[in-house]
Amino acid sequence: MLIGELSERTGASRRLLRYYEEQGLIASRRCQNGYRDYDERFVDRVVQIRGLLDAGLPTRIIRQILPCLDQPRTIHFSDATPEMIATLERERDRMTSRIDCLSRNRDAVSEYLDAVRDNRSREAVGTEPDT
Amino acid sequence: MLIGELSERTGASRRLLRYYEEQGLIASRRCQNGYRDYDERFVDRVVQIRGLLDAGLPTRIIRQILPCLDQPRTIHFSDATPEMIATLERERDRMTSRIDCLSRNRDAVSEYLDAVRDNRSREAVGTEPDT
DNA sequence: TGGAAGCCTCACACTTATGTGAAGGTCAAT
DNA sequence: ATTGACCTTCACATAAGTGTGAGGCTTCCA
Repeated sequence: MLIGELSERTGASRRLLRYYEEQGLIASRRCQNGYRDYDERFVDRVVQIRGLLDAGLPTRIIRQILPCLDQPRTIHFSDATPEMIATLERERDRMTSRIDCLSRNRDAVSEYLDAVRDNRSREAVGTEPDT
Repeated sequence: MLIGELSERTGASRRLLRYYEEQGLIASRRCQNGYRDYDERFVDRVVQIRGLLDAGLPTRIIRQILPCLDQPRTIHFSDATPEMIATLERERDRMTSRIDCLSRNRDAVSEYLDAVRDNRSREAVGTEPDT
């Protein structure tokens, strides 16, 4: 599959796909004419990369954890150096606190929206003045 | 409280606090000599801002949702224009999907770590060769 | 009175993740 | 053969979040 198709199927711009390659997040073979040639598995891979980026992880961390998240769950124990494991544990914890923080704030936003909605319906029956 | 103290208590550099002010995320009174003067509530506020930033929200969104998340939960219904509510709902949904994505990936990392740990203990009793 | 420590503004610099455009090759169809 | 839709590399641009340093206040303490 050429870069245009990968782009369409993942929603990442061509530019961005070349950037991910430059960052070592994905790889491509080259056709005789120099065109990049990707295989199927990169569709999921790119989607995952974008999810992680959107979740706030920088490419250098993604590059590290990506091998562990490969589709045909082949565990590469060879990569599992103590430093690697430490990095992963640290990153897992960071992800957890990020999740907690996001959840708290999302809940706060939700509560606000609920309160506004309540206020609206009270106003609708003309019961209370607002702030 | 002067900027130095706020910096120490929040872990954000002075530079960053000035930047947040420039971005409209926090505000300060000024002393006669021009020094910034913050009150207590900004400690929590800054911590919250950093949490949201770390969670991937850009300052322009944080600026919008911050008033809704104020400590003494004063609901400012006056701010609740339809566009504002729409933005908040959109942002709440984005936060939810970010949480889901982060959770999935964190779980994948956890699974990998568990697998490595299992492999380690099997190795310890000399049962299996590795990949 | 002098120095250290804290503050101010301004400004240049860097990284990360992106967009955009130029100059040019390839390929398929007309 | 030319057009249009691909692809290539290179390079400049931008926003966000930071660092760092210059040049210059203030405040306090010895």
